[in-house]
Amino acid sequence: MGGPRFEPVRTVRAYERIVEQIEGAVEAGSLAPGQRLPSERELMVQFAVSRSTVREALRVLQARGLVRSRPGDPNGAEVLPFTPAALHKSLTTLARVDQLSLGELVGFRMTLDSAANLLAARLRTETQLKEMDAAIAAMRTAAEISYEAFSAADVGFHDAVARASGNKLLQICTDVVRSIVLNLISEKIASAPDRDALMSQSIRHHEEVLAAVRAGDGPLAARLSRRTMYEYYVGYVPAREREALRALLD
Amino acid sequence: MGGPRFEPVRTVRAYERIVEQIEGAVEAGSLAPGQRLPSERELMVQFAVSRSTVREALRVLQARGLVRSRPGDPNGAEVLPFTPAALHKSLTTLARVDQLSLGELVGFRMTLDSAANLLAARLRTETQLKEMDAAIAAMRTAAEISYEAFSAADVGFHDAVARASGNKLLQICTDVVRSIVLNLISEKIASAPDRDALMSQSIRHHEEVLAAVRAGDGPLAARLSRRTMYEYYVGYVPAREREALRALLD
DNA sequence: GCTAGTGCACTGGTCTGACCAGTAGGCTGC
DNA sequence: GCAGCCTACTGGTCAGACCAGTGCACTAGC
Repeated sequence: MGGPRFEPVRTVRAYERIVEQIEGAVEAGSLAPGQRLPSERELMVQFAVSRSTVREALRVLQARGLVRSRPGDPNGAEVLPFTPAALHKSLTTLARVDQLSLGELVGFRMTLDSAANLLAARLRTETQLKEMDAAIAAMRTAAEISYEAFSAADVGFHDAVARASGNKLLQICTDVVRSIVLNLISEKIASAPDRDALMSQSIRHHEEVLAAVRAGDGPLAARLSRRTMYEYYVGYVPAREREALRALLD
Repeated sequence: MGGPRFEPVRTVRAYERIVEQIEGAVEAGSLAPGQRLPSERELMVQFAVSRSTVREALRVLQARGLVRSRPGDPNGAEVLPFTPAALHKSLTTLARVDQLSLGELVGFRMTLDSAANLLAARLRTETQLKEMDAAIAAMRTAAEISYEAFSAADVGFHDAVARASGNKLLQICTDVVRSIVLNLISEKIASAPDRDALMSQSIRHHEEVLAAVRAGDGPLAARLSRRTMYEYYVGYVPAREREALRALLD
């Protein structure tokens, strides 16, 4: 029975093959950030396709954040150092299209931030502690100026903690999710009547978190950071979603 | 003083404007999943551009996972329900290009899975508990067959927990990160000499986690799930990264 | 000799028009 | 009534063209 076993062939579009090749070269490191691709006209010779096909491939690579092209540039497209821009884009789309609720986003942020604090308490260096000190000091002065300045300084603190966690993935994801959350509700907070009280309470909470990180007490830092974030955002989360956030608290 | 204040104009490429318009329509919901876009030739009339421009825009939208086109389809491109495929792609690229270590990935997974268990213990329904029961039963029978079957059943359990957490973002991210981790080391585990012991130990641990979820003890379920994952993967994580994982344990 | 300005050669962005291989659905012949 | 063909579409690809930018070599003026 049975002659040769044939497999279904998947028709692969020409531009996809080009994307694969260039993407592979970037991931393998043979095409390092800062290097230039050949020009589109050169690529169409190398790949033996038309310029439209080359361009469609470049569009895909650009959408993935791997390359950038600039009109008039005598060199070809530039290979970019990886940035989470594509990650950010797809998460933002997810949040909008799939209608992620604020509760889900805040809950996720509490989880990530808490883990970052847990790790940072164990792994932080003296330099990183100084950065966190500086960030809280910046929050204190910024609170006198505007909510926007305060928010920026607050970001600085959380980012310092995330860096100190030593986990790049954690750092990138906290960054992405944070900016989505801030985008969603920054204007609400900015116009909140109890804004000043919220800010000064937040500063006190951050100081407690930092003290726990400095003391090397990871579980405490993690618990305090969750509480800090909960109290800062809970007023903007619909009541029916608050139970899930409270479940994360301790 | 004086004179009108001019703003720098950013040149916007035609295809980007098209992407923005279509993307906006999808995010606003006026273009629902399953609906069809007009054909490329129709779009070039509506947008008053050439077909190349339309196609480049469609390539970007396709790379972002918003639409899909099929040659020969008498309808135009199909608007897709959002899938985390784009998220997956960018995270995979991040892992490869930015050289995320296995330790970072496992640590991240421990964090997410732990949070999912914490929430699931509080929010799970009876139906969801039954799904978890079934998943563990499947793990037990699959362990007799092959590692691949076991791994698939294991995924089923974690996915059931993530669903029960009620946090879609958590669910999607656990899914994405898990598949990256499995991609990295599944063949190592499959050929591990103590594979059978690892599987049966893993089953026992999963049963303990499920018991805690059933009892509604979130913190316990979270702690046990972290430990389960730690013990399952620690053998494959370089020694210098293990400290960070241990810091997550309790 | 050195600098400021001018071309030029090249880039990417866009357009036009064409061909091909698929697909779906209507039409025809049985 | 149904099987099979035909046609009018689709997306994928190609070829060639034009334009507005950019960087660099060259040149004219100091």
